[in-house]
Amino acid sequence: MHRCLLGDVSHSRSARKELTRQALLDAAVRLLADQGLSSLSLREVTRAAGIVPAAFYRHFADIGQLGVALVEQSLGGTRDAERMVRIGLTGSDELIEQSMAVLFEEVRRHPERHRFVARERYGGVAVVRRAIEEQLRRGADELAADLVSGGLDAAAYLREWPAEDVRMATTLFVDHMWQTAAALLDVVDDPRAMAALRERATRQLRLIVAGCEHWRG
Amino acid sequence: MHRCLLGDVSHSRSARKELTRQALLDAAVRLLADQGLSSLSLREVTRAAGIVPAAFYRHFADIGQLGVALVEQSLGGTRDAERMVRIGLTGSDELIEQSMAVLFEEVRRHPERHRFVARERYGGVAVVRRAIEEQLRRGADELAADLVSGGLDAAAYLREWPAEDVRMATTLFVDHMWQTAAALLDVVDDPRAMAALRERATRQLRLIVAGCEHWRG
DNA sequence: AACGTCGGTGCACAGGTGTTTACTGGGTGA
DNA sequence: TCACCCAGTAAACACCTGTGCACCGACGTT
Repeated sequence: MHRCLLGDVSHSRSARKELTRQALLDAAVRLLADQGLSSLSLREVTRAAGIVPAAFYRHFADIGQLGVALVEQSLGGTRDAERMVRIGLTGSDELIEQSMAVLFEEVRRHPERHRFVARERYGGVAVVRRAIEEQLRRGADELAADLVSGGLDAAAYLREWPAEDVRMATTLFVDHMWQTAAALLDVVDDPRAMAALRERATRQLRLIVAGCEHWRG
Repeated sequence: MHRCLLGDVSHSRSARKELTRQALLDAAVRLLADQGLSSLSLREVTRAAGIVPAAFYRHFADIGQLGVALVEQSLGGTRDAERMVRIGLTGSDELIEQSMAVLFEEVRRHPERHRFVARERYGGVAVVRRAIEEQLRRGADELAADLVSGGLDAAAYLREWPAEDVRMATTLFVDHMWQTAAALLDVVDDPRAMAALRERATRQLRLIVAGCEHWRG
């Protein structure tokens, strides 16, 4: 007998499958609020998702694959949002301010997802670690591309940098953004600490940009 | 019957206890090479250390406490080494070069320990996360103190900065060092990738320092 | 209307887990 | 020398784990 996850509304089979797949992801991210992926048990997830353990295998080969799906869902969205906010910017202070705003908003909306990413970036599951590193690399590459060929006047000088130096700088920028996200999670329920962190992180990004402006290869 | 961990050499009781305590820490760090602390089982550790599960409680209340001890052993040593190398330095390039040298040497000597720290910094065990954050905070504070009141001429301008700004900068510096250590672990057996990472990280630190030199509060 | 597909079920298995309990026997201080 | 201490032992406890298997029944196709 099939369990009804969202009432008795009749769905196509593939839609129902997608529904329980998402239920698994949601349940997992909820449970991962206070434990690492490598200690998350398959039974625990299926229990929270409202299905039987063996049914897990209809969606993922193992917990690691579920982790990879979670990474794509979590970082893909934020990466896109960061990219969107960059179009039309002209000043570097604006870039910093807006990027930080998107980051804080994303963490506010999905704290569990970002907690998961922070945990697993150097966590125990190799395949998940790789997936995260890949997403961050793409983030740094996109930033580099936007800065060099985009309309951000204040970054025009980057066009004369060697590509490797640009990547060096954008990697530092993106890494620091994610480190900030990770630190943010520990103070997410203390508005004053959040404001202080945002202020400090913003200044740190300005410091990095100031370094770029006075960089001699 | 007491198991002999290092032959039949007779030791005082407290010395023997210290010996098996260290055996537990060593076994744990070895097992943590490819898993997170939260999925490390007490039985696994005691098996690898050559004692019976119940004897674990003679040394630690639970796996979390063992983790805290591991943090102190791992980060304490590196923090001291970083501090030592700083005495007598005068130039900021020298500071960067020497700090990076110590970092790479420490990671080379104890890759497992640093892998553990990287994993658990945002890992699933709250008490261990706190212990790591505390060590990093002390590292940034010590760097700030050494720069402001030490003999590093190139950093003399920092004496006129507000204390909060100095901490902002040293936190960025220290955070980036540890992020580098974490990244280093993924390429520790590829000399060319190691050299590339070291080059990039050094340039990133120079970029940060350049930012400091042109900082307007 | 008949039939194959396949997401979900229920049950079983062998093995691992943390923790408690009563114990042993060698180092140690009186 | 003798009695205490206490690190380490052995066995048992109840519980949780991943995975295999046969099965069911609604959906979708022909």
